[in-house]
Amino acid sequence: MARPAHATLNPRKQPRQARSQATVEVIVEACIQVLLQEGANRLTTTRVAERAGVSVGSLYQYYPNKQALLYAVLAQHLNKVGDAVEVAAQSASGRSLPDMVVAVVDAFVGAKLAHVDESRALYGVASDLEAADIVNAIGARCCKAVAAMLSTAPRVRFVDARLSAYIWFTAMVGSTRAMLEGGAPPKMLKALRDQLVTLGLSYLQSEAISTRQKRTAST
Amino acid sequence: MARPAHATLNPRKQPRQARSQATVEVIVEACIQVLLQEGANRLTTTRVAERAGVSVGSLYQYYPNKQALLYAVLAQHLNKVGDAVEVAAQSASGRSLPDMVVAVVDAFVGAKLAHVDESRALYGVASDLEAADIVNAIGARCCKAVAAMLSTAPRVRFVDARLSAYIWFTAMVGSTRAMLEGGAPPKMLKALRDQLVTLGLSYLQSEAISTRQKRTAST
Amino acid sequence: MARPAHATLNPRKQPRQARSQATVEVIVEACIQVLLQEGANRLTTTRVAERAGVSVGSLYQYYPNKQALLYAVLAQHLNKVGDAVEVAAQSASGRSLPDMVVAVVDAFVGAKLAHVDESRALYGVASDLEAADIVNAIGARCCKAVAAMLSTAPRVRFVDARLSAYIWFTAMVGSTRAMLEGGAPPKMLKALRDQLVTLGLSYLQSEAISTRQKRTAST
Amino acid sequence: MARPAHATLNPRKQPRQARSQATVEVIVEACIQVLLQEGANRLTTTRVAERAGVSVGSLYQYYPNKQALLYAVLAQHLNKVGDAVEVAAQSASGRSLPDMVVAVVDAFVGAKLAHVDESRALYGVASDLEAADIVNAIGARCCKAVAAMLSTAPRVRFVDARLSAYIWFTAMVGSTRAMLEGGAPPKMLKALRDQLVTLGLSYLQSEAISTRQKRTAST
DNA sequence: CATGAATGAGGTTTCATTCAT
DNA sequence: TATGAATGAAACCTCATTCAT
Repeated sequence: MARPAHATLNPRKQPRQARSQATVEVIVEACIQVLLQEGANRLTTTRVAERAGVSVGSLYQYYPNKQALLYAVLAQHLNKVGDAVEVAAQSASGRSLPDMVVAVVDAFVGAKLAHVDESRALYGVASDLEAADIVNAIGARCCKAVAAMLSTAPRVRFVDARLSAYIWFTAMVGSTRAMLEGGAPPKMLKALRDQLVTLGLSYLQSEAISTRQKRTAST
Repeated sequence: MARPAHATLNPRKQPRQARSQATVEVIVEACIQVLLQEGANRLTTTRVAERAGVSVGSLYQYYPNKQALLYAVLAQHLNKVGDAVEVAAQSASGRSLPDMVVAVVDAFVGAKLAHVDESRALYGVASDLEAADIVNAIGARCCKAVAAMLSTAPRVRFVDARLSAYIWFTAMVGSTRAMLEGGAPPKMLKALRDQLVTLGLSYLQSEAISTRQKRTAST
Repeated sequence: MARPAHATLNPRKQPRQARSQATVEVIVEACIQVLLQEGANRLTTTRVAERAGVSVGSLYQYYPNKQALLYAVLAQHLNKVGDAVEVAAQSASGRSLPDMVVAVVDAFVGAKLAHVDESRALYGVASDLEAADIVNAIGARCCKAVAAMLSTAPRVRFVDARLSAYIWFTAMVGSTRAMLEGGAPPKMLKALRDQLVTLGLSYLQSEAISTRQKRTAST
Repeated sequence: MARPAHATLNPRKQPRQARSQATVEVIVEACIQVLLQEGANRLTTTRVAERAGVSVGSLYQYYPNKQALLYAVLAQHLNKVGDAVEVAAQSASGRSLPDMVVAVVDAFVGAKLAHVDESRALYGVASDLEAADIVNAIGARCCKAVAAMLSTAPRVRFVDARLSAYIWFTAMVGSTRAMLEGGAPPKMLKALRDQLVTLGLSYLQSEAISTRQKRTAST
């Protein structure tokens, strides 16, 4: 799922031996470090290898080129976030709208904050390459899961659950990104969560059409 | 306002003569074209100069280095958006909350859509350089203007107008960005505007505290 | 004529200024020098540039890649030889078979010996790249010219002039190559010319069918 | 016979065991395959090992370095050809000139065509390395054998049998090479043999001086 | 003996920038 | 002032070779 469109972005080989596994991990980690400390412009394969304490050659044994490395790191991060959102959306299916919103916001913000460094480091990468592909793919995956969840909300119906999910999700992404890129302090990040709940809940309630029978009112 | 932090990013000279002015414009335009058609990775000063129909030497007469060029292009674009939002916010001061929301959304979406190419092209650039600076600066400018506007809303009060403005604005930016980067079709872009109104209005109404005298209640 | 099949092998730009022209020449010369003194394996663009006294960058302004450089050098050499053979073949048209043979052998051997260094240096290059293309193209050009010439020989007719031309020409190439690659001394190279005349003449006379009326026999 | 000039080119060990023998053969075969399918430029020890189904390490157990491998493959091929020619030349000693020519041509062309792939693949290799050494060595061996054969021709004498042998042999090599490198179709390759007989015979008859007593003429 | 992960020197190529014309 | 040839640091990537397992 969410496999690179271009063959050349595929990892070169699956590490079999334990040694290899370690090498790959150390490379990915180094990549994030370099991204964070030096910026995307100064991210060179040599520098990543150096930071990782391996030779360039080793790096190229696992990634056919620089883009593939970045792609892999980005995909790994996005998948973590995507998985979190997907799981949350599934778990919250059938619950009340407020519960849904809280679940998804917590999952999303939680995943992002659990890997703040990764998040911050990768914003700059996403635009470069064909990365747009995965970004969109993961985005679509999340929206789909959220839309599905929304469709199970009790007593309400969405005219266009997919669109509502899209707007909500991308809005959430936008605010979070702004905070992380802006170097917001932890205090703000806490507030973010509450605001995103309000943002999501109020928006979705506006979009929702009540399907409840208003018997009491008529009586 | 929104002055470059780094001295080296300043344009080399202020074009006074008409010819110079034209050259600068043609270069900026070429830069956007290249960005759009070749991507940030393949954006080279030589290519920009070629596309602009001038020599590299000429390009370097107006911009001390590549970053300065990108910085200028980005700043120009962001300022257009920032100005539009600022003007809208000022104009809508004192009007009703729905009016405010409509005004700001229209200004923002309008400015973005009026320069879709620029927008799309520049998302990739923003992360690279010290561009974060302007992005944040313009963001702050917009939020400030919006917060000021919100404070003039009749019959309501915001506990933290600045925060509300921030969340709303960044959410709006997020959804718009997602659509533009995702290559959404014009139809979707139309729908975007309405959704952003709903999103903004419902959120702000949730955040607003009514200051209206509730006579009936006290009685 | 004999243009590179692959776009990437085309020279990058035609030198306009006098300075450029000089640079290109010096690069080509250096390429041959390096080939000769270091061998094809140690031919690197850096080394060629160094030897030429220019920067690598300059080299790449005129040749998009290493192959294109080699291709150009090879093509230039082969064209010299091809032209010589073609001219000789045309000039000798209608003359007697022995005259034809002498003309072509002299042209070929002459062209090769006039650029012994080039010849020696380039044998190693030809096999590498798509160079096979030009080698074959020039070979075909020569054979065509020779075949045309043979068809004009008085009093004889060739069953398959094209084939005879091919065998003769390639045989000539073979012996010459062997001598040059074997590092034969000048004395031998002199003898080569005479032997090639004998080789060509005897072969072609064997292949030729007399068309002369044998009156005495019929009487 | 035809021992490598450079110590480092010697195969690392003489494979005694059957398994080793098999490994060596599979490597040599793989080398030719790679050469043929990927070209000399893309011939890497790793690729050869892969194709051979062994590890690089194993390859290096039998060949101290890449050149040694290529050298061995080339030497093996050339020796096959050289042996064939040598045997033919010895067998044809004392026979008539036409018989000699037919014998040698058949041996040479036969040997080449029996291993067309090898032949084609190795042309590109020969120029690279110190391979010139073996190429020349085998060439000399063939010429020596042919010259010796020529000296036994009945009723004729060669002023310079060595030179005649050289010219003839190299011419034969040249035409054959041209055909193989040019990718000539099988049909042409058939014709080649006949042409080479004509070429050789006519040339050698031109070079030969008759030593027969012309009694009938005096009578 | 075999394996294949690791190495890193060295090759190719790009591109921001300068400066003679 | 405008030009574009020249520069060369630095990036990407390969591959012959070694050596721990």
